[in-house]
Amino acid sequence: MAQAPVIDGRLARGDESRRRVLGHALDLASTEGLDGLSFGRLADASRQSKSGIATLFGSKEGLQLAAVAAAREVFAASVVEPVRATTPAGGLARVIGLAGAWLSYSRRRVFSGGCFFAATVAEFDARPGAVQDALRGALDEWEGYLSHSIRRAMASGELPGLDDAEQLAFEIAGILEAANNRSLLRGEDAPYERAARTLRERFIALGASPDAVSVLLTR
Amino acid sequence: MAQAPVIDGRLARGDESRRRVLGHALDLASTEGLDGLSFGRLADASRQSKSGIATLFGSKEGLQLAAVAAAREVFAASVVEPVRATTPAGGLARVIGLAGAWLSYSRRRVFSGGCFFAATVAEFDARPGAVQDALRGALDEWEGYLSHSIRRAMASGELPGLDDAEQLAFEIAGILEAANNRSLLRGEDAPYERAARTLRERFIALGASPDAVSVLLTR
DNA sequence: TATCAATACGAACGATCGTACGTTGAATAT
DNA sequence: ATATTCAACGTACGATCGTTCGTATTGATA
Repeated sequence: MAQAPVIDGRLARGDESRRRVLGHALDLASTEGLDGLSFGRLADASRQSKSGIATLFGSKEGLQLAAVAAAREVFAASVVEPVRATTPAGGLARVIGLAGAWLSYSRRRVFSGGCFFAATVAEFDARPGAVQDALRGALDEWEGYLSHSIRRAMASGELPGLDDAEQLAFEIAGILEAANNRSLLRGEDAPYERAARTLRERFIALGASPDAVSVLLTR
Repeated sequence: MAQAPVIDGRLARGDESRRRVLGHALDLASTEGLDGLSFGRLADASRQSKSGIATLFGSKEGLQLAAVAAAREVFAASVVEPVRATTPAGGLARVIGLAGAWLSYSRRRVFSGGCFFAATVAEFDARPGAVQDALRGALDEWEGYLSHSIRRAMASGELPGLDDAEQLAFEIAGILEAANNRSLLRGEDAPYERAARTLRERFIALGASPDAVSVLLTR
């Protein structure tokens, strides 16, 4: 099962190059969209030849798919994993932690153009294809995990006022994205506090304790 | 004050051409984005020469700004004006009507790529310039009208549980956009019912009567 | 050693892009 | 009647795009 401990030096070099190029690609795509990505611009940004980058990713769609996969990892490392490490499984604290971590992720501009997926999903909303499928997969994973966490919190009796986990997940995701969009468009911080207030009051209405929702304020 | 009744035939012809080209431009932009607009593609779609279209709009940015202005009119005619015509000013019915009309506007695919502004605002979120300014202006107008309607409903005592009109406007707009995005990405109708349920329960929690919110269900 | 595979490059391709120029024809103004 | 204005066109420009090809280089394999 274990891979050979000795790694092919050529593949390792290629992976390193891909990683480096994708670093530029993620910021570029979050501000200009996945269509704004081009081999030429990435070549300028990463001090590598245009054809070298084309070789690494095969095609433009290959580059876009690699960017989506890389963004997925950044998102997981920035939002999901920290919450998994600091909150108990099966509790409401995890749900609230996820919402708070998402706000922080957007607010800190982990991607310079705000949430990578908010930008790119809107771009490929109405364009079927492999890229759309990958984006939908990423969104399904995130909302699925959110729904799952809500369901477990319901099972432990921490959300007595709720009867539909997906419904709450829909509401949370919508409010989070609204904060991201408005903060970007207006260059303000206020939307994050609006979102935090909305979610705080919603959680409290569903039976959460006031101090449990305080984490939504943190940056 | 009145314009001369005799209209310049040349200008009239140009306006007619602009109108016709913009018809194609709006659908194109709602699916492919304002960057996806190009003189060449519009020329193919509208049976007109590329340079003729370039003359009509001056530059690509001019075309994009004209598209935003045209979309604004379509939005006003599809959402705001019908509600103004059928609901009393100053009442909660107008607020609920606006939300319901927005859901219908997105659901009916007045623009083939869903809400024009949801698509293009995400595209120009992180790109300052005249186009972003125009989009922000359109969004300000919509949310301003929504907030204003909420404020008047509050003043008439129909939302006893609410203390901040902008807060509710933020929530409503976020839920509406979430429904639009998810319906487009998944090709489903369900998100609209989720949004309607969310808003219905929210309005009722704020003191609205159950049958006042039933309009959110209509298509 | 020789063979193969993968990265990386330069160069070139056809296509499309945004823009500019000059011209034509029709409508208006003088 | 002449001049002017504007829509509309054909053409051409430089730039950028995605992709392909041939080649050199490096590392793994036989």
